[in-house]
Amino acid sequence: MANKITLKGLAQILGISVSTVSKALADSPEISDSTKVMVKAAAREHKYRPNALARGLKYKRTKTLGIIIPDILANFFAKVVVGIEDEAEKNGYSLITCLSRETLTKEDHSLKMLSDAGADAILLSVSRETQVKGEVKHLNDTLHYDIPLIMFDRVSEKVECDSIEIDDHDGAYNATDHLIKSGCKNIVFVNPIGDTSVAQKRKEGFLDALKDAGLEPKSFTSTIENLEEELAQYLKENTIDAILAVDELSGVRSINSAISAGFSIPDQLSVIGFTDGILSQNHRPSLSTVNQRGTLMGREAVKLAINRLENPTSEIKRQIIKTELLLRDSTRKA
Amino acid sequence: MANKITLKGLAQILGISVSTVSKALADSPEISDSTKVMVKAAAREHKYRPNALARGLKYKRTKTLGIIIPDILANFFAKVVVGIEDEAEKNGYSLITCLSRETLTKEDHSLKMLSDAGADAILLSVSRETQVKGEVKHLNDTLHYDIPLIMFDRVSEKVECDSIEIDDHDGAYNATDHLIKSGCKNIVFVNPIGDTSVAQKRKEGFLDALKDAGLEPKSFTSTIENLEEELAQYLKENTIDAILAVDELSGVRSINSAISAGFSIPDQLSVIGFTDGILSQNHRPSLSTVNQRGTLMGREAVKLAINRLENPTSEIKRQIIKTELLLRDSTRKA
DNA sequence: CTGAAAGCGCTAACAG
DNA sequence: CTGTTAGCGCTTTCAG
Repeated sequence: MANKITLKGLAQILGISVSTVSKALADSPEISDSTKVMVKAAAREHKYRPNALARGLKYKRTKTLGIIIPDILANFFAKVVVGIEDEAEKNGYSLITCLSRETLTKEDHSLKMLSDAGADAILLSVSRETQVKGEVKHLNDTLHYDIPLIMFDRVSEKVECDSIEIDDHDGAYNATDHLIKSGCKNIVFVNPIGDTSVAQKRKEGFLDALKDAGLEPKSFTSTIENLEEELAQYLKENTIDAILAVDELSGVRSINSAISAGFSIPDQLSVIGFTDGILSQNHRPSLSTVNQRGTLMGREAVKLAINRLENPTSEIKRQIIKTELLLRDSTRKA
Repeated sequence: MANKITLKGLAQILGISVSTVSKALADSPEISDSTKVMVKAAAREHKYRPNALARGLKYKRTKTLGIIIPDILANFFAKVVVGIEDEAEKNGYSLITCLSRETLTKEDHSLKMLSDAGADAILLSVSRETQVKGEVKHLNDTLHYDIPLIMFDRVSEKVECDSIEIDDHDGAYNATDHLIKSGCKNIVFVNPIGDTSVAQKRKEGFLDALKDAGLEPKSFTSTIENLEEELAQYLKENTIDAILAVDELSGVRSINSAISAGFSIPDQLSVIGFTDGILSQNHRPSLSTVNQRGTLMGREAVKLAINRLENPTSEIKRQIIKTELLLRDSTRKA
């Protein structure tokens, strides 16, 4: 950083004023072609690059989006990041990425840091802890600084900002409905991730589908670590012919668990998971899933952000993406 | 951002000077306790936060690390990010993350953007395209700006900077050796990712182990998309009893391919992959792997960066982490 | 067509 | 103990 040449440096070398250099590089009509050529040549020679900090300070705009992700190891969020990056790049924005690791503290820190660093807008998916505690003060603080917030996937209704999520209720309903139509009668909802908004909506969709079909709801909970073992036990003790798992990992673990409990899949037991990722596709049998459309969601979230920046007073948008049921080998052909 | 209160704003409200406010908030001994209390109360009330851009401009240091990842969807790189984030946070650094998507252009842009934004140091894993083309000019440019560069995992010897990688040669050698000792004689190297430094080193380790054992080397290449189909064909046409796959995904796909070709694993065919991630653990049979230790690598990379920042003239460090062979169900118990 | 000057928000040397 | 001033690098009036 110390070596970096500045406008002042160039001006000194060329024996002209700073403002002339600035204007020449910006191709201002005020400047003669000959000076422009000269200035640009010097800039190239000395590898001049404008200092983004100084620019940001001046413009009060950094062309930067902040993004806060609860867990980058989850394939779904990685996909969202790809979508965000894609759309952001297309619009000339760079990204500052933070990880909340599902904690309120880190989420809070990241939010502050991003607003300190002058992010033009912040995209975030609320951490599990934040959702469980129902805390929203830190989110509203950010809004107070006049920094647009866009929530994706995990959304809090208590915060007045743009958001985008998939239709979790609908997705779960359809998946359950598919299981029922393929002849399953004893379906259990497997949920080791707990109390996120997303998990709750999926559960409700599941319950509604069962109710509409006049079937009895069943639900199984454990930690993700013990899922295979405890679920196998559960499957032996109960009459079950289908599983709706709340995400991808619990989906494949449910498959492994069922197989170890002696089930053949999908003949004796069908499994559907959420979040279509690398695990679902490569597992054997491959996992049927409700596609969460991470990349699309990321792209749309950026569009919401840009729209908000260009249109600060427009009405708040709460966007919902339809899910898509991807049938693979863990479900019977209907 | 418009709403944010500044030192000047606080000073006006309190009817004192900007520098007094600044010093009071910094707990300078020059300032009386009573003013400190007053200033701090006002700062809290108005939710004052210092502007990081202005600070960075002043200090020529932003407490920010830039990081450039070729592919965030690869579990390995996601793990590295976690390690980096962890260690960075511990040391008060924030992260600006960029994705190169395996392209030279994006890598170059990201590098420029990070140096423009005043990143104190940049950690990067070289994109595939960069490695294939052997391009290093953009990397040396960054060094020219006096910004420390730390390369991790995919390292270019042509750039004079700190680096950290695993001992790929050694890891591949040991894995191959393990296969040989467990009785395998016809081992094939499966590599759909092409010409990265990492893939090459793994192949060399593989070849050396075979040479030392007096066995004939075999190698199979295809795109990752066609791997399952083409490899199954290959396995039917050749006598093969073990596979060393260059990464995790090709590892599990090799398993699937072999099973579809009628092999029983590990009895008739053993498989070892690289990069220990979520796929390896959850697949059935689970995949034995050479652990690439992403999180550790991320942490160490940050340490290298901080060390370089505190010690600009110290000798260049090229660190190498030993790998670890994790035996699961895709290999015979030796 | 070119330059001087002010200011973005912050810090720090220097006066008072 | 408090305030004035200059300057980080850049842009942008406003003069010349």
